[in-house]
Amino acid sequence: MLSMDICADDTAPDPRVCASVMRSERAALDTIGRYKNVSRGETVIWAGDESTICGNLLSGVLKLVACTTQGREQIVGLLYPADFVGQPYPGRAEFTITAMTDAELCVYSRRAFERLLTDQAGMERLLLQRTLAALNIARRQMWTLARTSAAEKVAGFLIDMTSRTASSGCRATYDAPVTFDLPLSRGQIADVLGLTIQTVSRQMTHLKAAGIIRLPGGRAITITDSIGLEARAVAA
Amino acid sequence: MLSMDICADDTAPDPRVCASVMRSERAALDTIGRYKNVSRGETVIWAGDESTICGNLLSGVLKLVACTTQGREQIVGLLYPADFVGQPYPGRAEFTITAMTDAELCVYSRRAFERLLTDQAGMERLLLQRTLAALNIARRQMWTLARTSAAEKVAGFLIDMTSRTASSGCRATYDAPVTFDLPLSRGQIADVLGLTIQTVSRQMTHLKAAGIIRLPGGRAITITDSIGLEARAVAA
DNA sequence: CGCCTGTTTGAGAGTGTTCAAAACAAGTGG
DNA sequence: CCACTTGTTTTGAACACTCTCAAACAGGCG
Repeated sequence: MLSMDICADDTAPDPRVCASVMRSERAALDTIGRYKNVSRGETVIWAGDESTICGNLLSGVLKLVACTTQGREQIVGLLYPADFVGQPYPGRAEFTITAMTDAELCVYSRRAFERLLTDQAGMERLLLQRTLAALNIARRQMWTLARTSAAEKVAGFLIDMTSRTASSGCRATYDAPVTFDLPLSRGQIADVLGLTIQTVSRQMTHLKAAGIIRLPGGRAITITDSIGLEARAVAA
Repeated sequence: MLSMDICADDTAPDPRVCASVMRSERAALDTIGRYKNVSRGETVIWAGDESTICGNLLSGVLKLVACTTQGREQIVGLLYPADFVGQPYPGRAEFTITAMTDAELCVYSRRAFERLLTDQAGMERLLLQRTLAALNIARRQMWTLARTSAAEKVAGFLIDMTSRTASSGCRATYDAPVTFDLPLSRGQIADVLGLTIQTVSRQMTHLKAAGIIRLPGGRAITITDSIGLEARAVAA
């Protein structure tokens, strides 16, 4: 049973979508869902293709990419576990969805998923709330892209990553160094922030020189001065 | 009856929201709706306030503004007639909503609107589809803000405005000049595109010098070379 | 007419990009 | 173990673009 994999425990606070819907809806999801593994770099949905599948992300990170002919591309959204993938209702996909890490999906045919939305009112409401939240995130990102400097963008990004990756809950200790691995390469960070690789790298170097972060090597990063970092996230 | 004002004609292809929902839902909307007039510059919802009202726009244009302390602001969305205003479900408003022109709204209390969403499944689906569309628009705009030059931004904006304002249907005549009034000031255009007033003005001047547009005066604009304009919208 | 608001134009400065090369890390095969 | 490849990150210098500051211009209204 798929439900065993996805929602093995009814009581645990599961971040995945199925935990937030009711039992009956979860059962309905399971009946139409198909488990799918994708590996890093693999594209799940191509922009321009007819939208035929929906799903939700179980593990890994996907990116939504807007791009034109010859390379100018921009990541317009990141999908984390529990997020919906794709869009219901007919039409062409607006953006290409690609795995940034190996990922696991629970995939539904779009038609089946739409039937489910109709039959299970709670599911439609959940999707609506998710979509409203995604819209707010996208609009905040518009502000970031349009009105902040490279220094603010990178600092803000690192803060976001800290709260998402170093999931040590709400640490009260502002002065304790936190170390974690950035899940994105410099290039991918540049794609998210609307910058170039070089600019991202330079900003990182500046932060390191200012004693705000350390870069032990590889993807690792240590935040040594959260307050200083936050100060740089709001003003140059 | 409010319905007389909003949806006087059942058969005409009415762009407003009520035309796209079914009779019963429209009737339900009317019972909870309150007509409201706002004048240019008036703010309907303040960012950070508890979300207590929803509505839909009957006429005029509203802007969604993201801003921080001291003036750096960015328009993250425009609302046109038929669009939903505000968001259902508890929480604080993320963005300030202000009228850019005199406008007419049909306002519902958030609670009443939520009840309606529950009772009328079609309404919830409509709102979901609208929200998905708004999300796509926001993401496309992210691409524009992050990866296009000022010249491309302004050219693209003028094309959008042409198709929206000069509502002469789908003109097959690419070479016929089109004239219309821009609904936004230079400053407002700058806020939408993430530029400054001066840069917008300069780009307009360049387009005029290139013989692509004419600026007869006031808010008026004439597109004399749609093809040239579109060429500039995709590449510098 | 003066005032107010919005637009245009100019000159200079700052920021991020582009192009280019070096440094670094990790994996492969000799 | 070492050369060699491949891919990423860092660093540098020059350039281009947009912003900032500042002033001139145009129209609407008391």
